[in-house]
Amino acid sequence: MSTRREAVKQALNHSTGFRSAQDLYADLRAEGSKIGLTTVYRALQNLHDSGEVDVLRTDDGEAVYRACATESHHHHLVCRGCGKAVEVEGPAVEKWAESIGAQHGFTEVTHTVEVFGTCAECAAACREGSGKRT
Amino acid sequence: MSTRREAVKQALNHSTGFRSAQDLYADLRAEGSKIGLTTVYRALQNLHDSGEVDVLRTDDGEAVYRACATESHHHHLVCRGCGKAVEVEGPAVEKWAESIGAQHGFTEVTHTVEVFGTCAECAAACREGSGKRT
DNA sequence: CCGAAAATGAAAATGATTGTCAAAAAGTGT
DNA sequence: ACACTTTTTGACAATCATTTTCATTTTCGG
Repeated sequence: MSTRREAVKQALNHSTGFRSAQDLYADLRAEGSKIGLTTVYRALQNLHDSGEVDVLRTDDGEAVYRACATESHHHHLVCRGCGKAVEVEGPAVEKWAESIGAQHGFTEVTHTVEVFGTCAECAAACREGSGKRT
Repeated sequence: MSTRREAVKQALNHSTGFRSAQDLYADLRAEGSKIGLTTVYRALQNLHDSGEVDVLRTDDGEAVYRACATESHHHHLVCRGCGKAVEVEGPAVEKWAESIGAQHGFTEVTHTVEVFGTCAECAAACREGSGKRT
């Protein structure tokens, strides 16, 4: 429904990587929107509740969001340089998690799996001198 | 060296699960220590830097720590009821993560993997009526 | 015991996130 | 268009974990 929520979704769609609420707020304001920070947070909560965006925590505890292409269960390969994220699947991991849980008598088993690395572009940028960011 | 740091390490050893800095501070004060909150945070940073404790983030962004038995790379199976954690290994997962990274041209690949579930005790406690906590 | 360096902790600062609440917007039936 | 209810919005204050600051205390080598 709401326009604001759509605006946030859009802003998220324009990025290949994970963005924080504060990032998105800055982006939207930069392009002229009069949206408030509170609304960005609320929109992200909604979008997450309805499963339209994925969320994860950075090392320093900040929540970052991403609009993912697939609805189905997946994980991410995230570049720690530019933040770019690739959606990946790992059937083997799913089975492993289930099995580990079962072995120890745990039920309702879920898991969080994220893979981090330096993407080819960032590695190249870093190697060729300055270490600039894209 | 420092006594305070040892105290924090001890407090951590007494728990089977992950504890937050605030939890540990409360524990230590409860048993009569005059330690300050700041020192608990500093001790945990040190312990983490030296690899003596593992850290992860709860869903609401709080950092929680655990003194692990093994020095080697491992993951955790955590009970979302009582917080109890079991150290587990997943060679298959390590290989998968490496391979996924390589496939997409990523280098210096690392990963975070945590498995959550309800342990047998908590499931039983929940089933037998009240849903009490241990 | 003396002084330098490290450790400590109280209180203030930071920064993300959430709560409050009144104003603005969107609907709804007339 | 109109009065009226419901939802959405956003400025601002409040929360809460974590970090900084800084003066004091402790630890140690000599």
